[in-house]
Amino acid sequence: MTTKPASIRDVAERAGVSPATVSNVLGGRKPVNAALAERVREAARSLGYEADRAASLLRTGKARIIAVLVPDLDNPFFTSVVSAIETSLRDQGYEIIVASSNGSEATELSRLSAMLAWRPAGFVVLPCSDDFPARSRIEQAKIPYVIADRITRAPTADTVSVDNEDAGAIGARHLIENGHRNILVAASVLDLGNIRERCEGVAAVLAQQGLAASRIETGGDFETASARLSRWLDDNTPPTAILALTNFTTLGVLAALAERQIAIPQSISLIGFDDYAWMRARATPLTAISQPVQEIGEAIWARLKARIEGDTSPPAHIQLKCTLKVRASTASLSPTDSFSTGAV
Amino acid sequence: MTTKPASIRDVAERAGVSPATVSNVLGGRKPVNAALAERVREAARSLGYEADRAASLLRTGKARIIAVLVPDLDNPFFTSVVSAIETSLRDQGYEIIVASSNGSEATELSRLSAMLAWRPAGFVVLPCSDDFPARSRIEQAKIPYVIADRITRAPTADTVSVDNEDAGAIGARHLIENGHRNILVAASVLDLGNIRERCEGVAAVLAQQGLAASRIETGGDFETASARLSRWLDDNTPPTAILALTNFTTLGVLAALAERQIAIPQSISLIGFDDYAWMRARATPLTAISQPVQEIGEAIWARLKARIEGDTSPPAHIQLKCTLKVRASTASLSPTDSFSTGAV
DNA sequence: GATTTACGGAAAATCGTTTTACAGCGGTGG
DNA sequence: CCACCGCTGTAAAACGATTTTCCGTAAATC
Repeated sequence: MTTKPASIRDVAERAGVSPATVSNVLGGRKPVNAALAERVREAARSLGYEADRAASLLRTGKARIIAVLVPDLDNPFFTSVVSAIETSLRDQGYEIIVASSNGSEATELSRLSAMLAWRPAGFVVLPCSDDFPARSRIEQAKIPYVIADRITRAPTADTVSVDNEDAGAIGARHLIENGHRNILVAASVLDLGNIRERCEGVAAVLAQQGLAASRIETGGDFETASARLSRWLDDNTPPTAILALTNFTTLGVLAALAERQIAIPQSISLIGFDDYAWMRARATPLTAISQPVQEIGEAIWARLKARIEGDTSPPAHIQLKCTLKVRASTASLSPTDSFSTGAV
Repeated sequence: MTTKPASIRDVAERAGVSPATVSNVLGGRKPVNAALAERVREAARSLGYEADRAASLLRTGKARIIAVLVPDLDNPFFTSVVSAIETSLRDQGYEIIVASSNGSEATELSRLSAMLAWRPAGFVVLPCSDDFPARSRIEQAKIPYVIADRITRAPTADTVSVDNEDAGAIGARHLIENGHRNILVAASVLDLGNIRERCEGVAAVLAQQGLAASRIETGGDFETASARLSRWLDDNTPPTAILALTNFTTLGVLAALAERQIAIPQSISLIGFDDYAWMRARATPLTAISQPVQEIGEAIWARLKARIEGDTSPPAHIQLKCTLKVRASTASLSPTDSFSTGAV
């Protein structure tokens, strides 16, 4: 009944060779006579043999595992990055172990330590803060790792991120071109470097026109974002356009505007961040700054794979461009320069 | 410089005991003299010792790993279940390995086999089809597993799912109470048992009133859902209410109605499935059938944990109730019986 | 006080794979 | 004709923890 899974010995016996030969055939590290190899493969197939990862790991000291640590598994941006990595790895014999730091540096460190005990071949971290104090831990483990999303430049590690300044800039430019002068930037949390960079991108474009944007810090989650924006709208003269710098912030803005029955884009234009199906499934589809999630995943894996295979070139800092998806939530204010009208 | 991590021997040597004793102290399977134990613990601490999971796994044959296989890592329902499981496991010394079958039975089998090679302590599968042909593979591995979401009753395994009939019924009941008689059920794919059950729940409630619902199969993804619904609306007299049975279907319905400028709920009422922030961040917040994601994750882990610890009771089939979140997207049609009005 | 039991700890076997060191063998060049 | 080389494949060591077996001492029983 309970037959334990076939071991390399069973395969060897059935093929009439030694375990070492089986390993060589299946691992492909040493040449083996073609006929013999075929016999081995046939035996392995018929026994349903799969190498025990534990034993393999113990011997080689390197697990065919990629550890991925993200700040939040309920944020679709992070899960979509995980998904993109997963599809990149799929056929390469690696598994993904995943954990969430829940936005806390302490759990970030503890989860990272726990995952490190598996001696993964590589590590991907989307840090929950710019400091990323857990870095030293991973550094001393001498494991290839990639920092993504949050830290654009690290002295000792490869990084993959988005060109955040440009992301802010393309949003700002679109609004300027449509005649907006009174713009509110809805940032989530200014402690984060990527958010600050997005702000700076906006500010730089506006400065060229001698303008400055108002700015509000909405906090991380959707409810407080909505509440804070509501309060802000009570206290200030409303802008003609809002630029949200985060997917949750986008939701917060939408909720606040809906609550106050402010029409988009008739009263206020809106640019959202990230690009999800729900942004399109609306009476007024959202203009959005779209992060290239798939490419981010691929870039992470490309870099990690190179390091795993021994690349020792200096740390690379990959920056990918966001693109603006122009839809109906941004309207043109001044008819003069409106050869491109936002509302289609 | 590159000091390899401390092994159990190093700890043993420093504490002046045998490796076996170290194992007993740290693993706590055999009693050890208190003073000795403290010395061992102190040695372990000062060396920063963490047991090599590989060696441990090889010897015990059981990894402190939970494998989770879902149909799609880009669907927020599945990722939220993964997230719920992850938070349940966090402090129990387990890691999660996760993979997506991408809705294909073939990759489901291959990913499952690959993950099985790690000899995880437990397995969680959200099958991509009712057949779930990969089941035999996991069955013969003799590893505790839980099937979730798709298969409500399996002869040999624990299952965790939602009471899908009830989910459909509460939606239908709400519409009936609000005077709707001409209801369109937007199902994703009728091959799936859970979707069929939701349909049956709706049908049962309507049958009590001598009614029957129209039904449309929208397909899995948002774009085709939208297109098919558009076509359906061309060919049929529009219903007064639509009940979407899936989160992507909800998006498809919204897109189709938006495209045709059909007002919600003035022209058509809508009940969505699952409950996400974007459903609330609208001018007309969506009435929705909410699945208890957190509870699903907890139930999965509770069952799996029990099995891992040796529970041999007959397979349990846990069903959790969905709840209806009444918001503004469902309007009351007949003023007569409208003590509960949908629009608040 | 003698014998049995209990118990704490050490030595050694074990898990299944990879890798190193080496043996056998045929071919080639000196 | 011999020495050497390259090529295949095997035997055996190694990886690091857990677990079984075993031994010596202390406690318990009569």
